[in-house]
Amino acid sequence: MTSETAIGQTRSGSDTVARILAAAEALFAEHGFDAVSINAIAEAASVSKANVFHHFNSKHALYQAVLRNACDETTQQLKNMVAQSGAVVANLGQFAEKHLESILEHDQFARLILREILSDMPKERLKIAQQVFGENFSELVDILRRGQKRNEFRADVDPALAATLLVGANVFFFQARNVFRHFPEVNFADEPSRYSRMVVDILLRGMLSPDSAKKKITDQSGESSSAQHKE
Amino acid sequence: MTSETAIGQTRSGSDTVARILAAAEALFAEHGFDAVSINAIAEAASVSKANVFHHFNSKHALYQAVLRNACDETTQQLKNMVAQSGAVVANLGQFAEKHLESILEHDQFARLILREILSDMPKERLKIAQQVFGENFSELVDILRRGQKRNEFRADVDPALAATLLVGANVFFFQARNVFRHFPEVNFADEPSRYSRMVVDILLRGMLSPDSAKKKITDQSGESSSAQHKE
DNA sequence: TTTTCGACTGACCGATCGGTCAGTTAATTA
DNA sequence: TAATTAACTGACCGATCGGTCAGTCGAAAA
Repeated sequence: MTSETAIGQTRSGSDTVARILAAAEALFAEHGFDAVSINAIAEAASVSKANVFHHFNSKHALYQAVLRNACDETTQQLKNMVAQSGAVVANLGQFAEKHLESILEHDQFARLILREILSDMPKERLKIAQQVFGENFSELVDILRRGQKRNEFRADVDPALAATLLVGANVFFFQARNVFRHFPEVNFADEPSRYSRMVVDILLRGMLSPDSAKKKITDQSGESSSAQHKE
Repeated sequence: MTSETAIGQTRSGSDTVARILAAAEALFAEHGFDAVSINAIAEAASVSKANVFHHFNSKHALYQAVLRNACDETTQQLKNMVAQSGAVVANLGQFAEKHLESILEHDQFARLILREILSDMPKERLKIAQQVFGENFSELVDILRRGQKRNEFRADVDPALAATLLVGANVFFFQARNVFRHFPEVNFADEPSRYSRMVVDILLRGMLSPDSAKKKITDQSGESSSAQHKE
């Protein structure tokens, strides 16, 4: 009856768990934890409800697995995002654009985390948000601090504040996108890279030290850094 | 004394509807629509569940009433927020600080709206978010445009972008506050007014026209900010 | 007084929730 | 081959969900 048909990996090496996780991530991100039933997840993953409970002890366990799985995915991808050398001002523009791209690409995950933050985050769940945010936030702060030590940025600017501004601009863009699309004043709702460039432009002008302010800002002027392997 | 109104005050004070709305707003904001049962709302408002359905046709009707009620409240308060005269650069700092204060004060409402935005917002519900956001957003864009026409701000800066940056900075501060509190890099998580000042400082430096940039920025301490050290 | 009416309640309904369980199937191990 | 084991399922459970309903109560209208 229920033979494995074409794909022979029905039993032992099954992708069932992955299918459940994918379905759960999509549904949790779209509707939130409480609005999604195990039945809906099971149907979306084409398995029985009991099978979901066979692989995950409870709904909360499944939710946490979804969070952790998505975190690992994006965290790993984030590592490759930060270039390590070259002028900081150029890095900043790259980082901002990549960061926004990453959010838009993993919109399900982003929605998931933002929902998590909106909740009261009773205990352990806060750690996940901390980890996810902290990961790239610290990275970004490091970039900015490096820029300060090179005297590219004003010394009286709090690097954490600048990082907050940049990350916040991207997150807010992602969140308010659908609303912005109906605002006549906004014309960048569907041009994330242009938005990113404009944001970095304003931020850099506000942060550049008088020394480096004279030099042209020249963002995205091609890969000028070539291959450098210093640290 | 107990004059009749259009609403029709009755039965032992009759703040029932208000109590239901208040309880529902708090619970919806904290846990989201689907995670809150009518029973929980009824208990929190000290009425019977059937009575909730007597005043509101359905759970969704109650939710929409909560949204509309909270919107009206904050919208009205927002009117008084915008000063109409004086230099725009000073207005901007005031607006930013008041805006952030407003968000933090009505945190339940803010959470409610942000949750709404995170949802797929099927149809009519999007209008609410549009209205709420659009209200102060357009106001802010106007301020910035005025500043451009006065040649206080650079002409090549999109006012809508600058407004997005400022509002986004405040919203993100509100959202990420609990996470930021555990970041060693961040030391402004509990100082919203200082945060606001720093944000406006960077933004202004990035937006000021060369003309007005020469003049000292002269933080807008003119009006009221003198004994602002609490909290 | 009697009637009317809206605020209000407890009991109840069908549906669905998260979760369990006994049992089937197919591959692995002894 | 026999036994074991993990993947998997349909049927089921108690609890709770959103929502209904018959009816109580108090004040205003008649």
